[in-house]
Amino acid sequence: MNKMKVIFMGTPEFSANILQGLVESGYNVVAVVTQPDKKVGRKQEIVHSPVKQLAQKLQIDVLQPVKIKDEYKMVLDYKPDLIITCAYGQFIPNVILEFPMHKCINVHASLLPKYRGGAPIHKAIINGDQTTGITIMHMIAKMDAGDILAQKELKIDLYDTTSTLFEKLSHLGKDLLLEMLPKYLNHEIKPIPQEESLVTYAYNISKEEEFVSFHRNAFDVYNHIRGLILWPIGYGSIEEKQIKLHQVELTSLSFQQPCGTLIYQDRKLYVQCLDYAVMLQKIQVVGKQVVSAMDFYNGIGRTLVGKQFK
RNA sequence: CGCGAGGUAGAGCAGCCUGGUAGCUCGUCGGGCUCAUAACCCGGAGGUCGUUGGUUCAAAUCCUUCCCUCGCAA
Repeated sequence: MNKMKVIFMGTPEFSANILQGLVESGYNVVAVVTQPDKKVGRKQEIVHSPVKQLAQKLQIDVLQPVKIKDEYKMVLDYKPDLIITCAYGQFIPNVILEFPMHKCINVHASLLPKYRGGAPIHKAIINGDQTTGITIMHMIAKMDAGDILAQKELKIDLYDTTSTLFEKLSHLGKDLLLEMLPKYLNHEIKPIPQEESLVTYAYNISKEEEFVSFHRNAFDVYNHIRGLILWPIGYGSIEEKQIKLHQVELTSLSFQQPCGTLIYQDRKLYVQCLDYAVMLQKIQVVGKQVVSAMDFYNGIGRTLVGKQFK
């Protein structure tokens, strides 16, 4: 069994955790496929994906096709018996999907058929869902549409952010994968087709979705902001300034002020929403450092009290 | 050379355009008020204005070198 050749395909931190689990459990990962190195940041430094870094540490071969659609041969040369993917970042051609004896399975961070696509964790929080989870399914040519092999639910806590949920789900994904793999390889799992009528999508967060409007109920605002924590961080706009919202809190306070008004009271800063106000904790004027609400107030914040976020 | 913002007391900022005694809020220290306080009042300490060179009678302010931070884009 351990001789079975596994290829892992993934890119971000989330998938690196899964890879780590596979290797620790003794699976024979013969190669890792990840996105090409990119020039990143203002200095255009070349950065390796988290999966590549881990693979190098574990001394596993790394493949970085620019377009796997055209460069599939380098993958097939390893003659994989099973391919496991998780947030790889490219569409994988059928010629690869159909090659392994045990097919190609994917770890996805939502309860499919809900939230197919690249930002299922963000969307679950932004939409105020109370639960999400991990789905492991077959890969087919259509995005996240394969038959379901295993699924596990996870409660979303009121204080969860995309950051904390990433952490929890990556552990859950790893555990579920390791739990189901032996059964899967023994053909003890019956794939269940996804209910097409329940399909929803969670596409990657767009620039427009990063803008946080306070002209909604506080809970929606709160969900929106915590759903973008870790990355990309939502922003509000007041007096021509963009303010990144790194951390806010729900309150049961409501001020007699228009929506979006910045309020200072008892050494705390609030923004009035439709029903209640949210309290600012950590924010960042674009171009500046991340600061506490009080630091912000001590600087330019005081000049903005009474003004309104758009 | 991808685009842009910024580096001024321990913290966050203003001042720079239109050179001429270093300013604001918080913190800190001391004193006062108070049953009490993170509240309020009075007072003090703390800055070679990121670095290099230049212009000038005079540079935080204008020009220049380098370093660092941050936002966008990827």
